[in-house]
Amino acid sequence: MPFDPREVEPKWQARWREARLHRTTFDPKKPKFYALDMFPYPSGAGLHVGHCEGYTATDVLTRWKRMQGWNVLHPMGWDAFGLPAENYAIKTGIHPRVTTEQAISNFRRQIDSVGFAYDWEREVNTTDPRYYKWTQWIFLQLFKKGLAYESVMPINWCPSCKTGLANEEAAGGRCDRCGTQVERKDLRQWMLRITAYADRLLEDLSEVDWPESTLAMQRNWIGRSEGAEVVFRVADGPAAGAELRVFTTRPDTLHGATYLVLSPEHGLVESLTAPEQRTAVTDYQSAARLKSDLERTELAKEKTGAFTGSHAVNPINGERIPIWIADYVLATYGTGAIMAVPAHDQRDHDFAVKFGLPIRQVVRPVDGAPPEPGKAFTEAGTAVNSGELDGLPTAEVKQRVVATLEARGQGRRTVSYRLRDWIFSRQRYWGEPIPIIHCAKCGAVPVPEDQLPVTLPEVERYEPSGTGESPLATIPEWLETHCPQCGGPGRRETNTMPQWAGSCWYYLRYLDPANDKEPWSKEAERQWMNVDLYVGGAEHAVLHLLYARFWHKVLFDLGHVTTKEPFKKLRHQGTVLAYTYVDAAAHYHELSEVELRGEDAFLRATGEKLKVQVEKMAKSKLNGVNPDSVVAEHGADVLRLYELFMGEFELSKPWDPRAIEGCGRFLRRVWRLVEEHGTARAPEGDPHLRLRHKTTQRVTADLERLQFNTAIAALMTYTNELVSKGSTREDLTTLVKLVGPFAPHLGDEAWERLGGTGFLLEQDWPPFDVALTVDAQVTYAVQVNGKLRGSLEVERGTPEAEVRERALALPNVVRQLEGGKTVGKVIVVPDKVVNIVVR
RNA sequence: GCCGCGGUAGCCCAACUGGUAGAGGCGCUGCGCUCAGAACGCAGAGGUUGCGGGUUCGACUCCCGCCCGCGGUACCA
Repeated sequence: MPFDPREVEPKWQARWREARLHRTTFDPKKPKFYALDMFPYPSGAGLHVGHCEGYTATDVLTRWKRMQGWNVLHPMGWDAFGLPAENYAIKTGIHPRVTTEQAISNFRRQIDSVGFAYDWEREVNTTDPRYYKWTQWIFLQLFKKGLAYESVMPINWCPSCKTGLANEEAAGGRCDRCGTQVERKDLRQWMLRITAYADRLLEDLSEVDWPESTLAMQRNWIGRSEGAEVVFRVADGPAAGAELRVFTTRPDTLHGATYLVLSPEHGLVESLTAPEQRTAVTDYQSAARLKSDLERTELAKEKTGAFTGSHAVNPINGERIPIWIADYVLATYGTGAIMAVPAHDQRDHDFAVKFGLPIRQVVRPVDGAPPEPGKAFTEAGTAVNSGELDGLPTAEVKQRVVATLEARGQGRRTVSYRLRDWIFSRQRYWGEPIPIIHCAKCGAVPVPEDQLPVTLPEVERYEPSGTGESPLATIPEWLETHCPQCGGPGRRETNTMPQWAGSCWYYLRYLDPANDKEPWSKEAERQWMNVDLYVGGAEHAVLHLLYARFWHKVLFDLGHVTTKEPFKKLRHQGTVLAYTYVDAAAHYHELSEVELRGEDAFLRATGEKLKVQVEKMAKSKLNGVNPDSVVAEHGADVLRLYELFMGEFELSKPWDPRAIEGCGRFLRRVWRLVEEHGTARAPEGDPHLRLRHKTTQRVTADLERLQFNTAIAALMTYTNELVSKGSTREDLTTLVKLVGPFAPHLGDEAWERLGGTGFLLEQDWPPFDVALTVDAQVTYAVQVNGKLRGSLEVERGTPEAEVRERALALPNVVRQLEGGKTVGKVIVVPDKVVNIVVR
């Protein structure tokens, strides 16, 4: 009987469910393995094959670990707060809870249809009050530790979403969510003081096993730089005598500072501006305010700026230097002001040239090369034009200048970070309410912990109020309350948390998801933390992973968790790309309209030849692949196998609707071997003994390194051998156990067919004998001057002298030595190569 | 620009610390089975390892310089 996935797969899924096979258990005598997938936002579009790649990988690994006798935790849940459901609610009036629930059921159905072994008894949902009660609780711990504070600041404002955005959500001057041009608006915001943890977030990266690229991105994002703060005193104009602080990484170039630049938003600009410069300065400020970040950065090849009319005194040499404003200086980095050293900073150089400001060289290259025209010399060198410091190397000049400044109280060593505090409030409905009550007398008062959760009230309309407040501000009966501290009238905080909040700690809730007394028990935390393998997309390399690490460290400091880092090992699955078919008019066509002939593709309707490309899956390109259709056509096991066989796990690779056939063929061969067992002619003895052990070793080692594609290839090789040479019972039980984690439905069906009892997951992973994984005979490649001239079959471990002798005696080698050539060195690499050097 | 990753057969991809470039899959060609096809089985073709230099007895692998592709990021003082 052929293998019919449509019948077999639902059968085993039902049996697994009935047996509660995927329920997590914990035996203290066994090692533990906590495998975590980045939980999805349950969108209306459903799962796509890209999600399935990561999920299949962790599923295979956890099935394998269970067979090896480990305690396994492999949960799944929903990052279900978020804009799409809310925007849909604004359009249709349907509560986000309703659409979210629908999307979740669909996701769960899809996940089950692929046969993933999640323990649904630990499912979490960030929008469930029983979950966000604890998200709010963690916020209160941050608040009590002084890490959450309110601040009025110019924030990125999306006029379409009518909400504030963090800088990283407004990248390129456009809203992360809807693409609308971002404006600036002053709003009261809740902030989280992530900068207080900057150094630890940086240092502890050395403890984790993460991709080097992700570590680099986190380091760059934190952007620690050591330098000095230098104090300049304003020399003239309306603000004479005031202090101006600048941050520099090159205090050694202070002698070359020929002017100062403040960002247009700097607090002192107003008072510094001389009357005759007033118009120029305010004009420049308003122009800068209208510019998007994009225009201020990428598009601005030409430097712009305005002179304030005031001067400052350079503390190292008493020189009077002009103070300018320019938008290439950012208000949010350092002190929002710089000392400009045009000879040794390219931006300052460009600016000085444009506005005719003096350029003074104070560092000379060690090799004495003359300055390149139009370019700043930005490297370390030797001091010149720096008074008594002349001739000293950059490193020492830095020390001396800072020491001088410190002695005079005009500066100090300091560290600056690129990382900024985290804007933690959104003017939105569909998010966790921030558990704070505002009281005229007591200020911002935390909601007592025994009153959590602060639940989301029902509302009539989901639109933001448009004034910068969330829809929650329009519900007086929810809004008006009393102050928990003094009992007077109080008003609830109307801001909600950003989507990142729920995902900052979900891996902890999985440990103890039903606990209503505490977010997780100490016992569960000690048993399972930290996460042994975290798998998800590289797009979360910075934000989510940095925010979650930050919360984790705060929880560590408060004694709620026992590990410094949450995720010990991290891996990213590669993007799944797909073929697109484009006609001469640049229209995309979906695969069903296309006929494939060899390498070429033709439009069925007209016969037109189409351009075949590989692109990221997108609706507009009609190249999305839905796992439902793959399961319907090929079955879940084939989908799973192909997800991992496509190519190296961490690289992007194209989904090829034809190549998947090969995985189907492979599984059918495995099934046929099992089905014909007993009826087909059995081989004599155990001819595949060595190959069986080699294959087991190979698959085991490849799983350890997440090299699924090569593990599957090894299984194919073994299967091909069994098909052509016949198989023993031992061959088949081993094969089925090795294939089981990849194709669990076929695995269990085959296991049952072979007369096995219980589920494959309850069987032991096959052992291997290293002695049997090496061949007794080895073949030497025999080279003369690096060119292959013959081969030599000998017993493994044959003494070098004998190998050399026999190699030199090979007829083909002897011929190479004719004509009076002499043999020089002879290199023998044990069991591999003999290279004879001849002159 | 900078950081990270990649470039091996028509395509997707293997190749352990430098040791005979090929495991697997797709596609292609031929053969068997078949009335025929599908399915299945058997066999086969296909290469300047992106380019140029270097180190070495020996380089896909190490070093230097380029080219191309993907991802990230950027007046960060």
